[in-house]
Amino acid sequence: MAKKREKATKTNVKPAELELLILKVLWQADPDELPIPVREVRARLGDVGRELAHTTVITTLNVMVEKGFLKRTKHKNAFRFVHRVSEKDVHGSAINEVLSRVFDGSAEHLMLALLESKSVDANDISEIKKLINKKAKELDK
Amino acid sequence: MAKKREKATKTNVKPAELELLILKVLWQADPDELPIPVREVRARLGDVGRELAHTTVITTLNVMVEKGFLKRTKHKNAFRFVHRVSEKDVHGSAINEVLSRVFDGSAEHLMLALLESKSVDANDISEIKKLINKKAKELDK
DNA sequence: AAATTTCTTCTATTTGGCTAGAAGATTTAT
DNA sequence: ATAAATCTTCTAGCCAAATAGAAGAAATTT
Repeated sequence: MAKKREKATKTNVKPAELELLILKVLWQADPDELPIPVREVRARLGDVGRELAHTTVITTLNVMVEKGFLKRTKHKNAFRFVHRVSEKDVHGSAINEVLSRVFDGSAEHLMLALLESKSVDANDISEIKKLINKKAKELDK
Repeated sequence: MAKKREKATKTNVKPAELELLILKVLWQADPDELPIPVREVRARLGDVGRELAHTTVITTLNVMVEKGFLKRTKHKNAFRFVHRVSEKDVHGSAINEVLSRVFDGSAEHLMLALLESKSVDANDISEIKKLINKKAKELDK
């Protein structure tokens, strides 16, 4: 029997700024429903402060297809777009990128910076503590 | 008596790729010595795989002065450059940037991604554990 | 002092990302 | 069936980053 494989996690998924916003919109869409139309993508970008021309959105969506971030399918007359990379892929790529690029691979230095960040409060710290203890336990056994 | 102030940490210091490499070179220089000459900066960039024309280095150094990342002083005939932003500034900016841009401000999600990174091993985890426990203790008292 | 080396400033090219209009096709509404 | 709305593709402009050459000024060497 073939070994059960995890879905491969893509490293090196580095969407540009607008592309990332678009991915965030598409990740939210219910995978059991029809993909949302481009108008809808545009509307949701508007909701987060990016008011763009319709063609701008289409252009970017097509670029993202070329880059392998999305796939495109026709519904009736129009194309719709669905993500092909997961949030996890992007998170992983982003962390590895900043880790090697800025922190020269030192997870400890990255942690220090995180712990000192103004935007991390006592509550975050205690949550992080739980995470790390859990992870340490997993590795232990 | 005036309150003793920490040196202000600059947020929002986002050097481009080459600029970051240059900062790394300059951070290494001994602050008690004369700043290293541009030739030297260029040579050290070469050491880390960036073989650039001399003018390219100068151009970039000047851009960095305009951006406030460096200051420039004349020694004999030539200019030399010294960093004006610290490693800590850049680390902090980088972490805050990726935190808000990619992880929507969630330090927990960032941590999860870090803990799953291939480039973080058991040893890193135990170091991180120490850091977080220390930090938690500090906040507690 | 003439030639060479060293530095600086300016200009220019290339690439990637963001933006959006024009033009043409197709569908829908009147 | 004509007009209006909707979608797509192509083209294009602008900006930042990276790169480096040309030309001129200043110092050094022979």
